[in-house]
Amino acid sequence: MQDRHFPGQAGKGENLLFLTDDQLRRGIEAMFFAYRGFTADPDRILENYAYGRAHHRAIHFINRSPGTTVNNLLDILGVTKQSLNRVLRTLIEDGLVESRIGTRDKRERNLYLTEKGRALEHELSEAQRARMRAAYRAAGPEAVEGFRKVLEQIMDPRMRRFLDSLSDGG
Amino acid sequence: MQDRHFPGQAGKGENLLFLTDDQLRRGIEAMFFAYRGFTADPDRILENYAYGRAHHRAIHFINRSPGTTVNNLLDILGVTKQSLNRVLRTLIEDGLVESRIGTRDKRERNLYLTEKGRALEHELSEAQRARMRAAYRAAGPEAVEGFRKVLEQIMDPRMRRFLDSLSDGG
DNA sequence: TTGGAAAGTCAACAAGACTGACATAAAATG
DNA sequence: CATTTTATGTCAGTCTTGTTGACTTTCCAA
Repeated sequence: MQDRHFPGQAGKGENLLFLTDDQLRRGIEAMFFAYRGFTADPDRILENYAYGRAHHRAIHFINRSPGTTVNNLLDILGVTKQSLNRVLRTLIEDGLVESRIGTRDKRERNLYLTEKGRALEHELSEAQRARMRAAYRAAGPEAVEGFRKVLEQIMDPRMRRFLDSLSDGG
Repeated sequence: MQDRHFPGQAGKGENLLFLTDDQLRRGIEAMFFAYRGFTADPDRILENYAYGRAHHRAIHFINRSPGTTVNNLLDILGVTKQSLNRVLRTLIEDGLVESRIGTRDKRERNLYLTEKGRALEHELSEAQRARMRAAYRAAGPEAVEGFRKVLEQIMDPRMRRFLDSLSDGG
C-alpha cells in the first residue's frame, strides 16, 4: 500500500530496514523503559495515599466515563471483578468514589468520583501529563502522530475500537 | 528550536494543538492499552512454564548482554536483589541460566543463557516481535521513527543513555 | 412462578514486588 | 594485616494485585 515497490532485492531490502529484528528489539526495549517512566510519577504520588496502580486505573476511567458500571470497568481494565472490587471498596470507603444503585437495572452500580476523588485524579493525571507534555514537546508533532499510530497497532483491536469510541462520542 | 514561531495567538495555538490536555490523555490511554497488548503474547507463553514477566525480563537482558553480572541486571531491571534473586534461582535450577563465578572479581557472577534458555528466549521474543512487526508494518517507517522518538523522551534519561550505549557498542 | 443468567460481594490463596536483617566471600584500603 | 566496602545470596515478613470459588440480589424469559 504505502510501500513503493522497487524491483529486485536491493530496493525491497532498503525499504524494509525498519522491520529488521534489531529494529524491533530496540522498539521492544524502548517500550519497556518508557512504560516504567510513564508510571513512575503517579506511583510516587500513590505511595502517599497507600494506593497502587490499580487504584489509579480505576480512578482514571471512572473520571473518564462518570456513571460507568462495574462491568464496563472490568471490560476496560481487563481484570477479574473480584480484583476490581477490592480496589473499588477501598476507594468507596475512603470517600473517593461514590457507588449508586442503577435506576433501570438495580443490579448495576453507577460509579462517580467525589470531590476528593477528582482531586486525586487531577494530581495523578497532571503528573503523568507533565512527563508526556515534555516528551511530546521534545519530539515534535510529527513524532507524536507516529507514536500514537504505532501504539494503536500494538494494542488489541478491541481496545482500539474502545479508544475510537471515546474520541468520537466524548 | 524546531517550532516555527508565528506572531500572535492564532499561529501559536495552531502549532501547539498536539500539546492539549486532550491529546495528552489520548496518548496516556494509548500507552496503557498498548503495553497490555505488548505483554499479552509472552505472558501466554510464560504460563506454560509457570514463569512470569520477571523471568522474561531477566532472560531478555541476559541474552542481550551475555556474561552480565547480577548488579548490572539489578540496575537495568530496577528491582531489588531479593526479587531478582528469586527469579534467577528458579531459572538456574531449571537449567535455563548458568551462573559462573567471575574471573577478575570472584565475588561477581557472570550470567549466561543455556541452550534451553536461548530456546525460551527465542520463543518469547519471536512472539513479541511478531506483534511489533505487524504494528510497524501497518504504521509505516515514519510513524515508527516518531514512536521511538517519543518513547525515548518518556523514559528516564538514565535508561535512554543505557539504550544508546547498547546501540553504539553492541 | 420458577429457574437461569447477570451484577456485584466476600473469603481465601498465589505471584511477585517490597523492606530489613544477616551471612559469606572477596576486594580494597588504611 | 586488620578493617571496611562491595557483590552476592538468603530468610522472614509485608503489601499490592492478580486468581478461583462460593454466595446474594436482581432481572428476565420460559
